[in-house]
Amino acid sequence: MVSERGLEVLRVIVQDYVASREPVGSKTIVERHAFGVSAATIRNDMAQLEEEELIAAPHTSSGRVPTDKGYRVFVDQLTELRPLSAGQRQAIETFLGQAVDLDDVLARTVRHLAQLTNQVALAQYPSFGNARVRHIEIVALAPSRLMTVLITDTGRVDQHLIDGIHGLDEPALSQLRSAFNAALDGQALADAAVTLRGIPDTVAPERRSVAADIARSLGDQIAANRQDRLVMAGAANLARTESDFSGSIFPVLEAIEEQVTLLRLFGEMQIDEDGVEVRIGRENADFGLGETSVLATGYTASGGSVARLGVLGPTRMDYSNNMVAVRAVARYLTRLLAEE
Amino acid sequence: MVSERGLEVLRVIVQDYVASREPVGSKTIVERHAFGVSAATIRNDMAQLEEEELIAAPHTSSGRVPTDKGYRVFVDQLTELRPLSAGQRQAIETFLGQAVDLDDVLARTVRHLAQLTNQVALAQYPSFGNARVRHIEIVALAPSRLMTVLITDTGRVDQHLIDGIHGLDEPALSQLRSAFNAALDGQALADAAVTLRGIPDTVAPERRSVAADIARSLGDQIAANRQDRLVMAGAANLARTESDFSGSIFPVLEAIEEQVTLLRLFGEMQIDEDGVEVRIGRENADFGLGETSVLATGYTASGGSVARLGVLGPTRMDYSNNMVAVRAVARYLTRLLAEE
DNA sequence: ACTTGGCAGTCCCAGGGGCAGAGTGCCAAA
DNA sequence: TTTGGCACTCTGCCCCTGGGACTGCCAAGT
Repeated sequence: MVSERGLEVLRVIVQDYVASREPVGSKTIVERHAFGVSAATIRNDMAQLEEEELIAAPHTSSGRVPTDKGYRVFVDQLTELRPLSAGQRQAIETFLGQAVDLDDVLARTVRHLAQLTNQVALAQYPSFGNARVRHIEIVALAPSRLMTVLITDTGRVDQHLIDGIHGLDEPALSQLRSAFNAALDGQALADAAVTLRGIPDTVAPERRSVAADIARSLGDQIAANRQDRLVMAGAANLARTESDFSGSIFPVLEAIEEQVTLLRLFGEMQIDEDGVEVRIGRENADFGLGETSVLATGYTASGGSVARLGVLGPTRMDYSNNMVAVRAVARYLTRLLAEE
Repeated sequence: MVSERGLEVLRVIVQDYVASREPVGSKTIVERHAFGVSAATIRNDMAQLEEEELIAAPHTSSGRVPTDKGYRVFVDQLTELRPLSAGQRQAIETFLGQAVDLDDVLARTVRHLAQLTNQVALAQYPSFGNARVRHIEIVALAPSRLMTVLITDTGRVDQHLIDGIHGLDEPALSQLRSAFNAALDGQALADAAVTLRGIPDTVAPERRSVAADIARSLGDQIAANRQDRLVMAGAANLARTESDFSGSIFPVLEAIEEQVTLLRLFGEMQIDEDGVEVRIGRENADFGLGETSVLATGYTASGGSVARLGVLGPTRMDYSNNMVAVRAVARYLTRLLAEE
């Protein structure tokens, strides 16, 4: 069992190690922190912590370093989250407030979060949620190629191409456009996906095949967009903390370039609107990110749907600050998107 | 003056150094290449090359390494571009052919190019060029917030937000929508930017202010989109070639994260539809990329506009292969976008 | 005028020994 | 339970040395 003071020792080990990047020994602990006991006593506590696998020694005779499990305990039990300074909060508002559209909001969000935490920042685009169809556009790009555009009332716009269309002139196109818009306008996306299938039967027989192609394309758009996109910023920060990775940062960069991976990772994390979920080190091994930690929380987009926002960085990171930053940015983002 | 054989020596130095990452000496040259002369002779040639600053010695007594100037001569005079293998060409077609829309085409393009070259691949989105207005949509997102959507016949869709709108109900909105579409539909973007300004005067006086806001927003969209976006892939490759950079790769990653920088860089490069322009090392120092080289060429988008495509990597790269890959991918891309 | 073999000189790099420093583990005493 | 003390271990650093890899130059050969 780890004593009360033992946990306190763990806390300072984590804090000092994160700050200095150097294994911390019993002597430096008593020097830098007022424990009121001697180094030998701390050594006993450290032996306990090592027993519990909360800390480990990189070499037989050097200071100790927190293990993944140690960070876990630190995050779950020892972290107190202090609010951001007024200046920092101000900076978030100023920077995000200038955004002109959703793309811009998210781009600014991740940039600022990356700068605030010195880590890689990630934001998931909000899913359609209970958005509604605002308008459907069908554009002829070339004789045999069409593009369908789906606009929702949440401000999202998606495009999709269809190939191999034959013998469709502008009047016919215009009629199809009207038919789709009449049937779908104002419908919730979930319903629209169903309504869609019936539309081909309502048009003139010679256009049914094309209408079916269009319906399929729009259906794809709805489905494909449930699995959202990501924006990222601050990848360069990984290079700065390179020495925190055992080998090269190559595999890490490679993993985060694969958006699908990150979306799966986000998908496995709880959406918690208020708290910040933390995944540490080996918990992410399945994603090729066994030496990184991910902090994530949720934010609410205008459609009411919840999407994720977070940061990713080496296991050795300032969890406390980063959790606060993620939470603060997510809150402001929710507020901004609700048009406060 | 550098002799004929001297240039040949430069070529093998570049080739061997790129392949092995090790400074190459006179002895290894005569061993690996059939020059028919002795090492001492090669040494004399190398002395000449050093005189001309085409090669340099990292240490007093080690092999030689090409300088930026040496690479320049290599690229300009000594490179012969062999076509890609049939298999590689096949792979490009297969991979890009599956794309569903412009975003997807470019995403696949950079991915594949990154994989082909083992470098960072970049593609600029095509600018509007002589595209035309296909449709304009105006959406009320909230009581005081509007979004304008501009769709062009090249398949491009852009959104923009307007804030601080008051007292606009759905019928009024609908009327404005019609007014804008009637005036702009089918116009070339360049013309539309002008027509736009007259529209507010054609609507009912009480809506003029809103109409002016909308016109301004659409104007911004046209202007803002002249300066295009970029897609990128393969940033992880920089980590693999990390030892080619004197310090950390941090500044490089930082520079390429700044899209504006890369767009300026692309902007300074000649658009040459057939050849590949190469900028080497210090030539990019202004952009924080003094240790990287950039290869770029142009591709033609469906609207007829020319945008850029290229790769970026350490100065020590396989110029010959990469130039071929860039050119081949650009050509295929042009063909694909022209709906061959 | 080039080319060549030879040779001296220079510099890097890897390996080994030794030394100081940091830190632990354990023990016996308070 | 805490403490001081002490032996022990392991790293990191410095210095040195020897081998290896080149170059640069020179004088002789073609």
